[in-house]
Amino acid sequence: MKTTDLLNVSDVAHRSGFAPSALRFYEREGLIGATRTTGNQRRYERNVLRRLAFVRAAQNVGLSLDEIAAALSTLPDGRTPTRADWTRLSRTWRSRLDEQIAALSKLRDGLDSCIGCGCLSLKKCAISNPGDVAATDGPGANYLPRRLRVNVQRTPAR
Amino acid sequence: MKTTDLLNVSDVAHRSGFAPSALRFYEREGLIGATRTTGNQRRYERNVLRRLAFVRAAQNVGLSLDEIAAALSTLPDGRTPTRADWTRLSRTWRSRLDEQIAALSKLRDGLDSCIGCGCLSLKKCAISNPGDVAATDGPGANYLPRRLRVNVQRTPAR
DNA sequence: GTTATAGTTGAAGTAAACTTGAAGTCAAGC
DNA sequence: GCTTGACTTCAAGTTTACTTCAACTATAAC
Repeated sequence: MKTTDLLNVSDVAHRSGFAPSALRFYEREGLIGATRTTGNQRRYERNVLRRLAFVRAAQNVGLSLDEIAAALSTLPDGRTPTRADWTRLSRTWRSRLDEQIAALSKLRDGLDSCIGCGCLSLKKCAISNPGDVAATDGPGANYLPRRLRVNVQRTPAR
Repeated sequence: MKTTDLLNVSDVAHRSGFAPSALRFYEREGLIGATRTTGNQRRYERNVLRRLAFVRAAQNVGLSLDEIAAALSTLPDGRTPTRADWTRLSRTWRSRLDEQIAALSKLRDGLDSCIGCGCLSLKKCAISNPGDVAATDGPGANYLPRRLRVNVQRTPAR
């Protein structure tokens, strides 16, 4: 239990690509934890980097922070998560990704035929109405990531 | 120019799958237009359905409303858009979709190797760091749709 | 010891894409 | 001709995922 290899905020920010404000936000939301120095500054354990890698990865797969938090909460409390723990969490993404890819491919194929016909019919067009992929609104394929997050500090708003 | 086949709000809502509030919002944003009755109620031309189909389709491809509005504004003012007009608008989506699919496939392939290794390394993992697809932040592949919109009235918040 | 740099908090702001509510008006069927 | 349901406006609220600000406080280097 070396105290020496704890990371401070800017270390973690630089190495994870998340802004310090995002790290604080994630801590408030329970996605990551931190210990404090006597002067109340955050110090992070090394494995926070792995957690953050998971966060970014999960965002790329289209999970919301709530879902990510739920997934992370299934990690063991006492010990540092093992490779197997992470693998278990990641495994569910596979089907999610498959569904997303299928949905987009369907859209693209539909587009190819639509470009031929120019229809954009509300009822028939696969693009405007990717029915069988998305119309089932039970747990299924009705998600796609908002935007592929880049592993780079976001440019600040305005 | 029959006045008889104008559609009212609830017709358009049902046939397009957009909520009336969304239709009003889109009108404010300039995506669609409407004439008014003497009593100030909206009446929509039939081709609004096609515009709305375009909106939904474009959302599925990941365009923001601003982008969609810009695209729609290139349609001819005077005449009803032809098939060729719509085709022209749709054509740009193809590459966009290709990029999205490529990005997700990369993610999935990375996941396959990550599940083998359990790494989730910030530097190396293709999932948490889908570098070459997304790291270029010029005009390129840094977008994915938020969520595959379903052609169904959304369940209201809370 | 001092100073520059880095870190702390809580509240408020941002952006997109809509929805909700209140308070009132229109249209259609009986 | 009146009631009922549909429609109107405008302002404000919602959600997600953060960022920004102001006013302080720590830490590290010298």
